[in-house]
Amino acid sequence: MSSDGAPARVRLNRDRVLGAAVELADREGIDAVSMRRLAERLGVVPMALYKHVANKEQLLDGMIDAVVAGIDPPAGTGDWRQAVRARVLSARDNLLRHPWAPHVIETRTQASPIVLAHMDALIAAFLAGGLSADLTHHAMHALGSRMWGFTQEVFPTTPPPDDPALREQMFREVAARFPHIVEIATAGAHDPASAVGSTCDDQFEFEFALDLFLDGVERLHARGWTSAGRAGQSPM
Amino acid sequence: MSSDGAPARVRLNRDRVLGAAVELADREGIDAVSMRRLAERLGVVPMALYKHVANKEQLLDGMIDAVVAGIDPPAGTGDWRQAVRARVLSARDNLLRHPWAPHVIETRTQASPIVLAHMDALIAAFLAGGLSADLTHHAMHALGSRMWGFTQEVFPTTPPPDDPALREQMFREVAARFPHIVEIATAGAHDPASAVGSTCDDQFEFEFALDLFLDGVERLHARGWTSAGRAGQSPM
DNA sequence: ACCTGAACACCGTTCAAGT
DNA sequence: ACCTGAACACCGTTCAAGT
Repeated sequence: MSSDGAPARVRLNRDRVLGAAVELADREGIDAVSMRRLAERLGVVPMALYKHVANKEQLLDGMIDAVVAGIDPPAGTGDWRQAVRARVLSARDNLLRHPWAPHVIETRTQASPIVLAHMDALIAAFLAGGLSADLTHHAMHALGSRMWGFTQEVFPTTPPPDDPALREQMFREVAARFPHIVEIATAGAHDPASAVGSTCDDQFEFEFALDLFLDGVERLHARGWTSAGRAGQSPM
Repeated sequence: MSSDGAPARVRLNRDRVLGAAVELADREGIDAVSMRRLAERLGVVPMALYKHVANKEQLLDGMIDAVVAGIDPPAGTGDWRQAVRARVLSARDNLLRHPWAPHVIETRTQASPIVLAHMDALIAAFLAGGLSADLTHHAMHALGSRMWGFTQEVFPTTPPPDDPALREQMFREVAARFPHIVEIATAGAHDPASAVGSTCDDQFEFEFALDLFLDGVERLHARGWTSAGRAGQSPM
């Protein structure tokens, strides 16, 4: 501790910078992560950060590395399907603690070694199950961002108004204009008007989509599917 | 034309603002679309834009509306699967002309009426095919951002170096460290070293994933699948 | 009704200087 | 080797004023 009562100045390093950035994003959102605010949080002048990260893009790269490094799937059972499933769900567990991460992952232009290692391990699980490199290649593309444990949520996230009368009126307007949206949004709900936009179990939807994918790949594998001469045709 | 040779000042309106914004994004990328640069492009002072869009977020909303409004699927054949397929591929045709659009769509927090109308029409296609509201609900979640015609590309887009010797060396390093990535990336290629990262046919990958999805949904529908009491289980 | 000008509170990043 | 201070070229947006 310095004699003037200021907080002790631990020497800055890359991990401390990245750790503080992740914490700041978790607490205040990704927009709060500016070089200037991060520096302030670390009790340092903005330019001090540039000794440890080349620029802001590299800061974001490092934040993703810090999150991806935390993916720690349980040991495999020898079944490729379970191995892939476990790895993807482990990625998801990780991401759920960092709501800003999906958006940042999507804006990365370079894959870091840590990111490549996660992809390599996932691919290895397919290949170890006897799937061809060809099928695995296309399966990875089809898996898309789900390999990181997230999916783009497509339904509007507008929270319904608090006032029940107003909510009822809004519901009627939406139902008149977009009847099919309301029909599927309220499927199985007791109170349709209050169910709109609040009825979805994210974890269920994620696993539904993941298993739909795994079922499809498993079937193609069993049939000895090949991409040769199939451009533009159904994979069936 | 004004007498001093300056370009004629057509009266600004919302459509002209949005049109110029889309054109600017198409030509110079989304980062070039700032209120200030857009105003300059329109021969107007930045604050003039605020009469036609409330703020930058609303400008981006309007740009997406302009793109989504252009989705124009061919008339249906009565088959739900073909109807959904045609609509999604039409969305894709549209988006391919606006590379900035996926990122902007992902950052929208409110769905506009135009966006809701596209979703409503897509849902209507499932329901018209006799699929339950329950299955259609989860299918829409699983479809995710593919309903807009794009998928998150997961492979690194780093272009290989021009120098063949350097390229060969880089290939060997990556192959040693991430052997499985290289194995699937070069599946079926004649020259593995030059094929890395350049061998993927985006349109094929998109349709592969779309058809995998459609096959899966079709099968669940045929079996009378229901979500009741199935949380956490495979949809099979 | 529509556009302007000046100002405010922010950004990321450079450069040359300090210790 | 690491941190600082001042400056530059940008942002989105406010407010009060012009026509």
